[in-house]
Amino acid sequence: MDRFVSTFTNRLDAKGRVSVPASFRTLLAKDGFDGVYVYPALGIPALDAGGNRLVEEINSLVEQLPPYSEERDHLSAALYGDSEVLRADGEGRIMLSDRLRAHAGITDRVTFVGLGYKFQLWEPEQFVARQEEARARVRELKQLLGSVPSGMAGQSSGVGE
Amino acid sequence: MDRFVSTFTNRLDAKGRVSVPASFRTLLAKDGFDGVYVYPALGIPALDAGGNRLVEEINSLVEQLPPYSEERDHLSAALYGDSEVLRADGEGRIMLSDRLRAHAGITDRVTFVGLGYKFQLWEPEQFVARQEEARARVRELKQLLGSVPSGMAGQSSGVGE
DNA sequence: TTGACCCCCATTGACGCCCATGATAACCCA
DNA sequence: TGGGTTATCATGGGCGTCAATGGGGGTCAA
Repeated sequence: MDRFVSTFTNRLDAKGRVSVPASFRTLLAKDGFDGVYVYPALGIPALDAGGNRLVEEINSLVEQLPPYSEERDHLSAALYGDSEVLRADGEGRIMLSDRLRAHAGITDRVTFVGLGYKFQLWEPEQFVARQEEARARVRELKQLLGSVPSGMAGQSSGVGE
Repeated sequence: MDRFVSTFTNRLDAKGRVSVPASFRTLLAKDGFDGVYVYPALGIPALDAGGNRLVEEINSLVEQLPPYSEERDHLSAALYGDSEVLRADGEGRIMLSDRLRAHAGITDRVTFVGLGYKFQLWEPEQFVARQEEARARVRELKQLLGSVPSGMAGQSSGVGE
């Protein structure tokens, strides 16, 4: 599996350390990134995190905007300026800065949520609420799509060959 | 046979393990997926499960949406975030997390239902009820259609063992 | 010197790995 | 064809390993 998947909730210890879920660590390592790239997610009380894959996504996003434009400067500032590269200790734990913790409202526990090419860090309670909303949206979306994406066609008939 | 077919009901042991039906295992192996990819089915008390084929479908579904959109993050969270990659032990058994068991109402037994390119996990009683309903729907449909596409005859019986 | 951070070790519980049992179905041979 | 044998699969349980967590203490820098 080459994607961040599933959710895990871990505790911050007295020193402010949290274990990054083992499966996320192995994926980051496979991605060739030593540590975790983290920044405050735009518009929501969560942190976006990932490895090289995420960094590249961000780079290409910024580069899509016209050079020297206001927009580009703002986006660069928001993404690059607030980013941090966190190193993990021997046990795979990281420390979140005050700023990062404040943005997500994290105090003593963190929920790690896999989103494919990246993952997010949430304060557990807020995540529950958010996830409810996400699921509701998806149900809507499913109905709207009605016509099912190509890969799904032909499934219901079920009787193979 | 390159499809998940038929229905099997297996028991969870004291450790919470269930055997994945042997025929499903061989199919997963053929698909090159080590383990089982599982997530709560949308809108119904069951779990969707499968291998690479299912994963591909989810990936393409997510990738249809514009990157960085709110919509995409929601979908990713609902699909990837709720998914789990379950590894099987030497005997082909998996363990379902509390979250997954809760969604499907599974306690001590699980019904595996082949659906072609994927399969579902149900609490046995709920599956029976569901199946009744499905048969009724098919009868309706039959009347509406007048005639049924040739491939479909005889499939629904499928209650294993 | 003090505090922040890093490296190392200990603990605990969950999970993976391995072997045993029983039951059923496929198989073989006289 | 009948009886016994083997293979396959679901199931149970012991035990080692690893992940998550907790804490000591060294090191570097302000």
